Amino acid sequence: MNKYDHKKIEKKWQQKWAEAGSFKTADDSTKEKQYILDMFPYPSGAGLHVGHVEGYTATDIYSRYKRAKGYNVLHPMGWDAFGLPAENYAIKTGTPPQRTTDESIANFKKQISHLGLSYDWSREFGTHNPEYYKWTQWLFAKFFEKGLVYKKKALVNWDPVDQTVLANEQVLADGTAERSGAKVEKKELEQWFFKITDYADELVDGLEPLDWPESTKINQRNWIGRSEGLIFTSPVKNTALTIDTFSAHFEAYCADTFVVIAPDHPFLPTLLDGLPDKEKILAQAKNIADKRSLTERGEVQEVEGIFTGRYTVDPVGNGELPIWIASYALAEYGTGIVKCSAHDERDFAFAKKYTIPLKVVLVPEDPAEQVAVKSFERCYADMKNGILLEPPTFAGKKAGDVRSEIIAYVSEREIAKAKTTYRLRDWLISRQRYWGAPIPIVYDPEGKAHAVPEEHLPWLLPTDVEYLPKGTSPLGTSKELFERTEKIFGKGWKPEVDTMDTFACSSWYFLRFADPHNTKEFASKKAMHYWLPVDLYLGGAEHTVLHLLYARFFTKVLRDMGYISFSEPFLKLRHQGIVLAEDSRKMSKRWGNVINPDDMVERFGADSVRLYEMFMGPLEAMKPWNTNNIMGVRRFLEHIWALAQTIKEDGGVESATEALLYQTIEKVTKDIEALKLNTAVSALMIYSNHLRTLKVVPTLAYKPFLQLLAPFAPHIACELAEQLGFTVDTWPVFDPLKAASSMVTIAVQINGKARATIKIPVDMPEQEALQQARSNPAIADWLTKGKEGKAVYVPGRIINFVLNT
RNA sequence: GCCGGGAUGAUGGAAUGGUAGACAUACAGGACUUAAAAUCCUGAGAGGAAUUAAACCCUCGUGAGAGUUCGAGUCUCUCUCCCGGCACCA
Repeated sequence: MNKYDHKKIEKKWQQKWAEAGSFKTADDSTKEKQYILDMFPYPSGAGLHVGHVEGYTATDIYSRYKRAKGYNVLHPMGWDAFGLPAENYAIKTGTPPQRTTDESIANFKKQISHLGLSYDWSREFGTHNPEYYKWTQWLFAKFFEKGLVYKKKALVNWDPVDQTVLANEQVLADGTAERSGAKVEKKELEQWFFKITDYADELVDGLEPLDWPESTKINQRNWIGRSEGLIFTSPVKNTALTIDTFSAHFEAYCADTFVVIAPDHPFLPTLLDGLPDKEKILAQAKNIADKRSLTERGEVQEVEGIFTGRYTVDPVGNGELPIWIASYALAEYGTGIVKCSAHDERDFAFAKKYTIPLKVVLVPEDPAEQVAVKSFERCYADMKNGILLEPPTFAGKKAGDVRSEIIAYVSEREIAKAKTTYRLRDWLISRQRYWGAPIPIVYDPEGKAHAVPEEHLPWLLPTDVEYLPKGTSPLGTSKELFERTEKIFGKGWKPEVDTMDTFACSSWYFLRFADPHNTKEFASKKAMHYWLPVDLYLGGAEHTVLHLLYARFFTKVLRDMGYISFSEPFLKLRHQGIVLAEDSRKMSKRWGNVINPDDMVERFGADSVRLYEMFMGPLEAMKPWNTNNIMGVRRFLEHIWALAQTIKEDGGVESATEALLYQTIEKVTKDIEALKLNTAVSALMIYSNHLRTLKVVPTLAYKPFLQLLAPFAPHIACELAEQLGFTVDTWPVFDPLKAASSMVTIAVQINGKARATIKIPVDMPEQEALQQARSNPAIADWLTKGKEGKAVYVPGRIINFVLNT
């Protein structure tokens, strides 16, 4: 009897798969396809993390399962290779990022190959390959032609550590940079933007039908922050000016008694024109704005303000309203100017502080509670349940019930216009860094921007640069780049020296996998039509906004340009949870608690590591690593190995085994479809435990089991199948007739408490079943303790007698 | 503050409104062994009563409290705590 030697058989099968090209995908459009994709990794120097292994194993199981079911499966892998760690390493050591990146990729690939993952490596690429970023640049140029890329001077997020600007999406809630952890500063710079706001509505509406985690959809909706409200336009007294104010909670508009404007509002100087105190007020406004930008984003700030000296004439008939500068008004949201009232917490606090008069037009339903509101003791801002007092048309009605009627009412009377605003800003993509795709723009001697024409793409990243960041792009130090530009375009032409945000590169890679070697197009329409959209997309939840939003934006733009015919790139999305260390903390070099997948594969084998990571718990849950527990799945595999050595030639399969086998087929199939892989492994264990109790294990009971096991532990399954003379590349067919056993054990309850079990035929008629239950000694005993009332019989499940006492 | 998600043995976790704790780990006892490891078998939510002992038996038990139901870990309401996201967004 031979022993289970994971090293030998895993090496053997990995070689076999590689040599046979077993997972190479054919564009066989006669077959139904499945496109199963992992979020491609950044190839960091630290190598593969057990968290990567979890996600990759899950999609691998899904892919192998779909192949066994007869689908044509596309399951590729590539590298999100541009990015700061390689560049920072270059600054420290002088090693070119190109070299570091390629070394890391080789290491990742080696680690992945040891796990027996069924990727089609013939489609591999990295976003740093010129053959790839040529098309990233080509797409940029197309966007530029369509006016979807533009350059503007803007107040942007500046990371003082990484010395580059960042997108809003890359700044955390506490005002620190997502990557470097540095406190982000505001700087006014001229930068390139993608016009993602053009698609704001569709990015919200398109979420609805997607099979995505609800929390991810909500995060995206919140980020886009669509809100419907009213714009009120009103003249400024003693001037020729008018101001627009935006209000999303306008139901109590009759209560407005003042107006606030953001301290950094560009309109402010104009508004103050002609006032004697203009300069003094502007200086104070600047003071307020500066103080605000210094405050931590997380901390609550004391409101501050100053009266401008101006009044608006309220279009609604609230008279003349004083205009104040207030620290809590944001220039970049809505119109940056707000009509204020007693029915907003911030307005209320502000008015109290500066003793601005207030007016109440909204009260709680409960008269007892109205007193405090009417006497301005507390702010009442419930725009849903509050009762309106004004205007007369809506007096006495619940504000929430008449919201749309108010919109109609004020629109008809031309008091205000309905308007939708968004929190989403355009996507800032310029980076003053080296290791990214160069922005394919050149400037003529007049300074006008032109896209680099297609024949000069890829617009290569120069190598003669100083990596050290000094607040301007390292590309500015490249002699080659400037010479190249003048040589091609003429004297006086200058290159753009910023590179693109790496998120631009990862916003379309899933399209490239459909046709990765195409030199004429970013991917052929035919290949994209067959393979896309992605059927299953798996990756970490940290990308709920950034990557997933950008990829959706690219997809919609390319659809509008006619390259693709679908609107959403990822039909089904799942997140894998974070794998914590054994001490339930995050894995970190600092804590010395990092689990290296290589060590685990070496000790226990790839099949055990794969099974264990699936068995840990639900895919999406955050869960701690426990090396002890791998022994459990390792033992399971050894049992399977031992069983195979004792298989006897086919006799029949007795009915209990057959029923359990078919129940297992059903359970494992459904669980894989739902990605409930922890319970699928458990079902396999239950079946294997059963086989171990048998004196004789017939091939008929063992072969389908190996087929079920194969996606999870492919090496051992292939090896045993080969030894026994069959293959595991098909999926067993579920037969409900064979899964059903004729007898069933059901619980008998008295008043909902289980008191006994009885074994009866599944289809036993109610009266007979009840009779049999009553004759059970324990139940009979209980039934003497009270008068039997109602009896509930759920066939195959339960009997419940209710006693009347 | 707002929006999500969660709380089940010593641990990871399982459970279409129907016998809570599947499966696994750790633990304890036993077998094998000179011994240990490995392996195999058995036990086990907490408590109680009873017994030579075990089983059977009884009470309680899924963060806390109420409710709906013949029956609630699961549904509804209130609360506590934990995790994630957003946060002067008018």
